[in-house]
Amino acid sequence: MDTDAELRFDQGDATPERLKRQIQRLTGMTSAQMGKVSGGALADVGARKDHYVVLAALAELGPASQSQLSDRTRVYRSDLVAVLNELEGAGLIRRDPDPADKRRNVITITGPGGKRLAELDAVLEGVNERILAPLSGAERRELFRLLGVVNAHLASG
Amino acid sequence: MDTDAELRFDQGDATPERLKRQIQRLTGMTSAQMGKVSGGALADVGARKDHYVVLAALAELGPASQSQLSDRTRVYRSDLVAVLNELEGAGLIRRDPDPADKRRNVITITGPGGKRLAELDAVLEGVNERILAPLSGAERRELFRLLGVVNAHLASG
DNA sequence: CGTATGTCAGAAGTACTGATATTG
DNA sequence: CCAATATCAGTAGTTCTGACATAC
Repeated sequence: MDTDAELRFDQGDATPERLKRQIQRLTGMTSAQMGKVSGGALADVGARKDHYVVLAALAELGPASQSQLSDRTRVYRSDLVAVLNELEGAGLIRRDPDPADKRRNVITITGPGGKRLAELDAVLEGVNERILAPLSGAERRELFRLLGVVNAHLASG
Repeated sequence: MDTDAELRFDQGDATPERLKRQIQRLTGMTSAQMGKVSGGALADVGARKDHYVVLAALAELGPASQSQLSDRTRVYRSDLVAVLNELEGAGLIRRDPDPADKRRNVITITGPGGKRLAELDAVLEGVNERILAPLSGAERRELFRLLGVVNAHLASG
């Protein structure tokens, strides 16, 4: 089938070399693939990334206002509202008015929220392991370190 | 200003620890920042990522059908149409019907397209350098290698 | 006939901006 | 009066799916 075109066009399933030399593209492709794996694993148990992130922030750093939660999770305040609605509907968090400042809500993780977080932690731990499977322990640490350096560098300037 | 809440809520500008331990999140955040830098740099000269990717694929791998270009660049066939319309309108590529297969177009980079590619190459080279500034040559190579391994692993499985 | 190609329309999820009412 | 908070509405760009006419 279409032998002419094959001969004229194909030079293997090559990817242009210069694209491979760009850290943005390599990181972007890898990130997209990781995102599908972890997003899919979370979807399998009926969760999304923001749910996990919010629960983790509450469990580790304690109750917070929505504005503070937004800062800690990098989820926009406007988008947080829907996430909290869902978590609240499932009984995983409580949203109480702050008596000390009536503009604010105090968001608290509940008992079921803690159990849910543990469940999602296990799921994501498995994902992490699957993603990093081909790397040794030393290589994993080095990958974290290098990405951390670049990340901090970009975040600061 | 809201001293009560400060005392009750704040434990520093901390990020939850477990989020830092997940390769998906670190890679995702880093990728997003890289994407803003490179996307912004391209926007400054009136281009977008897909424009560059398509021109690069054409220059390195020669003329191709749209379907082949899609495979090479990982831009969906449906989305390629608009990209090619823009590039064609700017005179950077030609879109000729393939005499050997009337379903296909033969996409070819033009002279001005080659000049434009060189320009974008220079822009992205600068971006690459800015992103990787805090890393030594050996570290850069190692980052590429590690991401490449993970990327290949995820792409195949 | 079934399949590939280019094209169009649109869904779905993400990232982000702006406005607004309430409160400090 | 100015600033912060939670909320809602809506924009923009990306990724992806489905349908369709034409040609193989």
